[in-house]
Amino acid sequence: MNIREVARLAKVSTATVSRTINGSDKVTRETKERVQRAIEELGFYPNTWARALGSGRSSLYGLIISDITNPFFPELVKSFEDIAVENGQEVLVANTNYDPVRMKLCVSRMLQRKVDGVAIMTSEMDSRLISEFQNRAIPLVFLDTGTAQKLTSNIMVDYAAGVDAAVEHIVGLGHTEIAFIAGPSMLRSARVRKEAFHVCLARRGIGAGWMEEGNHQVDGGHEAMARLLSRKMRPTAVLASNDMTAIGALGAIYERGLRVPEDISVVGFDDIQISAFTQPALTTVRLSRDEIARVAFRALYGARQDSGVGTEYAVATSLVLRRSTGRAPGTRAKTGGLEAVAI
Amino acid sequence: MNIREVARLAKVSTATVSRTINGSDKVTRETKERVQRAIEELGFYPNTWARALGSGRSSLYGLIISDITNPFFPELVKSFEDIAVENGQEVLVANTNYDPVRMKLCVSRMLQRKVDGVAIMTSEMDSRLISEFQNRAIPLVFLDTGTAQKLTSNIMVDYAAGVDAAVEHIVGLGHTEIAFIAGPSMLRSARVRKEAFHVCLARRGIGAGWMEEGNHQVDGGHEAMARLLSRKMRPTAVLASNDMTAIGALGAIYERGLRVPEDISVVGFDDIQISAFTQPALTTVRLSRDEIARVAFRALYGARQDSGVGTEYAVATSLVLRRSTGRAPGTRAKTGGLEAVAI
DNA sequence: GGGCAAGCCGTAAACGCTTACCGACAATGC
DNA sequence: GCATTGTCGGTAAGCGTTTACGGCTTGCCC
Repeated sequence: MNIREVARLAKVSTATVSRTINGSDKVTRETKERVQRAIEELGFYPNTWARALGSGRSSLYGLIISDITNPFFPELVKSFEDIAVENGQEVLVANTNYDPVRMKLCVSRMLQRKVDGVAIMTSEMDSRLISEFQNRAIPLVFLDTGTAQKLTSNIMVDYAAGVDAAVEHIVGLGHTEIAFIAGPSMLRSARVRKEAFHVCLARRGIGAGWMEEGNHQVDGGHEAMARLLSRKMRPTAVLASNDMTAIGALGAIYERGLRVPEDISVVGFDDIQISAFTQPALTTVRLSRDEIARVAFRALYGARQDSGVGTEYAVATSLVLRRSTGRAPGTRAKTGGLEAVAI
Repeated sequence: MNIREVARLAKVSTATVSRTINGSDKVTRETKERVQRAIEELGFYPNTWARALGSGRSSLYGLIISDITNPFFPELVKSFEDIAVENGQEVLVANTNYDPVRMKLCVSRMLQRKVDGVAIMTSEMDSRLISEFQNRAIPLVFLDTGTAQKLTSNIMVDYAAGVDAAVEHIVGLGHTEIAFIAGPSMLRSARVRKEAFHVCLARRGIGAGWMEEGNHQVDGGHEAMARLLSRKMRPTAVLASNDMTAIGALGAIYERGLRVPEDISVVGFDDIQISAFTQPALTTVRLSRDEIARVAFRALYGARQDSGVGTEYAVATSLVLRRSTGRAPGTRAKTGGLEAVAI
């Protein structure tokens, strides 16, 4: 089953079939319809490989992520797939598992499949690998870890604003003993969040704050929170570098026999799906994966036309108020003051 | 950059380069090495589309799932990708979103990309769509919803054994008032679990049990549990059709001011990652997505050689004991009896 | 009515690889 | 020494599209 059979049935040349498939305007309406009928009658699907060979475009976009089982990513992948398919493109997903060897493998997979562009949404990638793409003039888009240049764009998430909103909220509830559970310091986004936390406290004249480092996983959050609770003094509010960490912290708090938010308030970051269903539902800073995916795809898909100038994109964050934050123990709400309202 | 340049540099023909790449044994070691050097020197990656055109094999396998944001799937996708890449194959993931229109789109995407096989891991699919694959002799593998025949295999999960293990565990803890929160009855796997529950209770001479229907999501589990708790009598143990439902049930129980497992024991099904981190950690029936993925891939990858006889595969389940189950209120452990032990 | 432009469509040459077939050569047997 | 066999590697014909180029109609104008 190929374009020739369609051509024969429709009594046209293969070129005309190709043109109708590709929506060229150089074909009469009638001819087009005749071809369409033939296509449907035969149940013909054009062979994408041959199309790719002939046209030089694979209509395939690579999406390199760290680990699909990390709840941050599924939504991102889905949105990316959605918008790609809407535009008649296909997606190749590859997990690096945070492993440099596998990263190399991911790059080679992309190269072999001749993708038209790659979204790199994982921790830092070796610049030698990156240049493999750049040498072949393949458009790239990074999340946080890149710099805009010819054919490569970068998406900057406004982590600072998110952290600031969270701190504002917590401080507004009367908290002054505020801790932060950071992510692995090798991650740029984790470092940015941690630094933003320091800046926010300093700006409000609150001490340096308490700090522990987790691993952006539940267990790391659990252990970090346990360390925090074993100190002489304990914080009345905890910000976590991501939601997984916050979930781990919740567990550690319960194990100590304390309550959230009565004894300790907890704020997460990311707004992964499960955060709405923890006990209590987690107040967190939402980072729209949908928006990231859409911006990323647009950046890649548009790269060819736009003469390939890379752009710096910005993605905002927003505070989502749920049940894990409340007034600091021993304080009373100022009348007329702002209260946390669950959504 | 193509195979011809490599051939020129290595002073051989394109055929020899191709043979080296494909590991043919019709090339001397020396020649092979010469070609390898040329490939590395040029940083050459063979064009997979051209390979596919020439050989008739795309080295691409389709994986149709319901929704990657459903925590059941990421692990499945990852394992499938892992084993595919190990074997030099690539994966195309497509979400149906439980939407018939999108299902059709998924099928057409697979057809256009000329996949070498498709794993269909979603709710029932229209037989007209399925025959699109069968007409083209594309191997298929289903999860629960198929029947083995030429070129199509089926993976049967032993849900009944899983449910039985869970009931055995619960009954062993002295429970007699046991409820079941079912999944959507349009899902075969949900129906099987529900029926297995009935059979298990009947076999042990315990009444019909209580039943509510959820939607396999957290909110459905929450509502179903709330309905259960608003009855005159309440169960002392609840089995949920999947972990998401169980998590929703946990929330509803807490909102009533009850404790798990002191007042009510809860058992999930699937063992999704987050189940280990709920409060308390969820006792559940593990369904190894890794095993499903590996079996599915093997079934597809082997289909061509094995003259394409479809096979019926079986996947076992196993009970994972955590903290959400305990003795029925008002009963005492029999000395020497089995106790739930957290893992 | 002849010339011309525009619109449609067909011809055929890529695209980069695989592979059937064949030839060259060396090793072997007689 | 010659025929035979086997091994290695080259030649070239696909695979199913796209697309540059060119040819045929048609309509229009002078």
